[in-house]
Amino acid sequence: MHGQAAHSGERGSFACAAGVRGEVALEHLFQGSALNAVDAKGRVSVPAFLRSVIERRGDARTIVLAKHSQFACLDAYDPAYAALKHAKLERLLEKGETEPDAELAYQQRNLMAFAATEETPYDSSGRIVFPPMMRRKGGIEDLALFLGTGETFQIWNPQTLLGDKNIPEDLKDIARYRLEERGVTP
Amino acid sequence: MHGQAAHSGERGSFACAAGVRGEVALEHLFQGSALNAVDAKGRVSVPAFLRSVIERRGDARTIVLAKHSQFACLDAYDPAYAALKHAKLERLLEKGETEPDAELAYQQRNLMAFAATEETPYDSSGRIVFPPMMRRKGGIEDLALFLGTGETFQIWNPQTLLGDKNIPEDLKDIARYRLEERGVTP
DNA sequence: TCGTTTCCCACGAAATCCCATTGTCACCCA
DNA sequence: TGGGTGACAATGGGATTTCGTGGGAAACGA
Repeated sequence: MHGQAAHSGERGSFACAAGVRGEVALEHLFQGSALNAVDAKGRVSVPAFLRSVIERRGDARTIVLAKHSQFACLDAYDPAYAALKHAKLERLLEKGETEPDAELAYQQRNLMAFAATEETPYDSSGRIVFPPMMRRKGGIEDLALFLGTGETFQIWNPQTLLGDKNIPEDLKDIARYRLEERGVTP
Repeated sequence: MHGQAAHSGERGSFACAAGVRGEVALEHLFQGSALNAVDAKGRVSVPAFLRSVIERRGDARTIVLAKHSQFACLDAYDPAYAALKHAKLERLLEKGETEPDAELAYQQRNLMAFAATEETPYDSSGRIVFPPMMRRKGGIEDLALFLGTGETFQIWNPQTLLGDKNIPEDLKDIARYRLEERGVTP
């Protein structure tokens, strides 16, 4: 258990390669993987190394959950990132404005980005209670696989990930390792 | 013993071949080699001459580990370099977004760059504890061979390197020298 | 009152910190 | 020139804290 929570450490404040055309830069990125249990009450520990990033980005002890736009998993991030995401959408709109469906696409994305999300706080021990709707959308059962992806992190049902054709084999190896580490081989 | 901490020295601060079209440049490069022991707890000293590069690139005392894409070894770098990598991906996405598979390719790369890596801090004496997953992926046992490769550095099981057909003989000589230096000849 | 949800405490394993030791090298000063 | 000596790198072992997790008590809404 405990994945590799430890390695996260508390420091790691590194300068970010920023300055991409006025974009807000993220100084701290989500990285690493862990497999945690979902208990009978629907509680899960958010891995400590992810929490440390959240708390460095802002002072919230909260995560935002959304269905991932492409994968059968959940996308998660901190509240501060939500604002950033909004700015990104704006920029996308400006870029593709010439295209006919641009406005519609923008509205749709905006809905997805904000209406279709749930914000959940984690307690002093770092656990959230999984909102039932999100839990279902992510197909999460009794194990939650956390994957850092830089700006955000993903939460998977490990079995779903293993069955996804679009996931690189090297990444599946990691999922298998985490399962094995926990004694779930079948 | 203590390898050759010395040869590496503390210098090596040279200007980097920078200025690749607005890209963030790395001012300090990893170079040199060392062979260190992995103890029973899985701890290894990161050679001081590599740490000094890490700390000049940013203020982190942390290394990022990943499986090397081609060799049977680990690839390692500092968090600042990871951020740089991320910025590159972002830029690629915005540029080639018109293509249909661009988004998927982006997601896959991001997963590999962040989920398939582990960040581990080194303590005041310069040691990391090898994350078990990475240790296995790199086939690292009780000796770790560090090789600087400029932007990043590699960590090998010396025996694996000696058995790799794609490694130049001159480099194997270095590995042999480090082993001999340490009294491991068989 | 009953069923949830939220909070709090407890435990075991594992990771992190701290101190101690030793060999090398660099430097200094006779 | 050469021996001493101080600093630093690499390594070993023990002590302490943190993390993930389970269970129960208290608060809340219906």
